[in-house]
Amino acid sequence: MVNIEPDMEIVAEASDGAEAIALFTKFNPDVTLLDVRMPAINGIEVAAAIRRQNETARILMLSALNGDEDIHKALEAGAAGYVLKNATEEKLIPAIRAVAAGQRWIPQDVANRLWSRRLFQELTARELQVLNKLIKGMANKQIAHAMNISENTVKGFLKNILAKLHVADRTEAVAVAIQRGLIQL
Amino acid sequence: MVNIEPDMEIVAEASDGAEAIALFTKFNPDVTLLDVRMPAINGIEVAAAIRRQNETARILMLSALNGDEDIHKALEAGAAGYVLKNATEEKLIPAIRAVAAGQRWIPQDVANRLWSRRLFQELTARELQVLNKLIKGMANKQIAHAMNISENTVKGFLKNILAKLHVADRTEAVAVAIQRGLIQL
DNA sequence: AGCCACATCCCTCTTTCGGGTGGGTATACG
DNA sequence: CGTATACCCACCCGAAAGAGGGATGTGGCT
Repeated sequence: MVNIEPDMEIVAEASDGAEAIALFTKFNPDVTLLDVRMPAINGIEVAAAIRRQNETARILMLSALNGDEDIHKALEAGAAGYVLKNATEEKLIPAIRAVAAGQRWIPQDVANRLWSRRLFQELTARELQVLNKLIKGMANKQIAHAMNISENTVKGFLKNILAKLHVADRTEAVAVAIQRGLIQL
Repeated sequence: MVNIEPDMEIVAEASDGAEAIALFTKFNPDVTLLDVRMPAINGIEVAAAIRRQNETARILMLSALNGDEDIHKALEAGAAGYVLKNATEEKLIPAIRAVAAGQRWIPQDVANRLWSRRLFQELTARELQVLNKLIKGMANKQIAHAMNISENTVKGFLKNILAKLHVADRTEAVAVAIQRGLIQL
C-alpha cells in the first residue's frame, strides 16, 4: 500500500518491539509506523525508546483500540500521530505525509476520545491493581487477601476508583475501565 | 492486495450491508468477503441474507473482534471461514483460496475460541437485556424499573446469568460478557 | 394431552457494598 | 518546614446483592 506511492518506500519491517527498535537504529527512517499492541514490548514503550534515541523521530501510531488510555500514552510517549486501524488506506497515506512533514495528525474521532479524558484523574498503581482484581469478580475480602492488605484498605482504594472514574459502583467501574482501555482483558 | 494475485479479481466493493447484498445479487461472486461489524446491517445478517438467496454462496468473514459470540453467529449464518483482522495478508489469501474451493477455513486461534464456548449455555432474550443494563452499572431496582418488572424477577434473571456464564457476581459477568462479545460497548 | 423452556413473581437469610468519618506513615516538592 | 499525595488501617451503618427455597402462567413441541 505504501510502496505504491511514488514518494514513499518501506525501508524495514519488524515483527516485534525489540526488532522495531533495532531496525530504527539501523535505518533511521523518516517516519516510523508502530502498532500499539505488540508481543513482549508494546508500541508505546517502543515509541518512548525510539524518542530517547532520537528526539526528532517522527512516529505514527496505529491501533485497533480506541480507548483514550492508549491514545494518551502514545502521544505522551512522543508519537506525532495516531490512526485507528479501521481507517481505510485513503486515510493512512495522508497521515504518513503529515507526520513526515513534521506535523501532528490526530483524526477527529481520536481527538474526541482524548477530549473526553480531561474529566478523569489518573489512577495510582495500587488503584489499578485493585481494578484488575475487580474485573475478575473478586470481592473486597478476596482482593485484600490477594494484595496482603486489610479489607478496609481495599475499600479505601475502591472509593478512590469510583470517584476518579465518576461511577456509582464496581460493576460500572469495570465497564468504564474496559471501554477506556485502562485494563486489558 | 487481492488484485495482485493473478487468479483473483475484486468484482465489487460495498461500504455497508445493504449495498453488499445488492452487489452480491448483481455479481454473484465466487467468494464474498464480509466484515462482521458494519453500520446499519451487520455482517452476520448480511451473510444470512446472502445464504438465503444462494445456498451455495461462499462467504469468508473478516473481523477485528475475537469474541466467541461473533464467531459462532457468523458460522451459523453460513460463513465458510473466519479470519481475524490482525492476520497479515499472507494469511488472508490462502483463506480466500480455501473458501473458493468450497472448504472451510478456521484458523487455530479462532477454533480455540469456539471450543471454549462449548461450556456455555445461550442466554435468553430477557437475560441479555438484563446483561445490557448491568454493564451500565444499574442496580437491580433500576433495572426492574427500566424493564417494568419486579426486582425479584431481575434477581431471578441475574441468577440465571451468573450460572450460565459460570461467574460469581455481576462484576465478573460484565467482564466475561464483554470479552466474549455477548454485548457491545 | 403432557412436557419443557421461559418469564414472572414471592419469601427469607447472610454477606457484601459503599458512604461517612476518623486516624496513621512515608515520600516528594516547593 | 509546610503541603500534597500515596498508602495503610479502623469503626459504624444502611442499602444492596446473592443464595436458598418455591409458585404461577404461557407458549411451543411432541
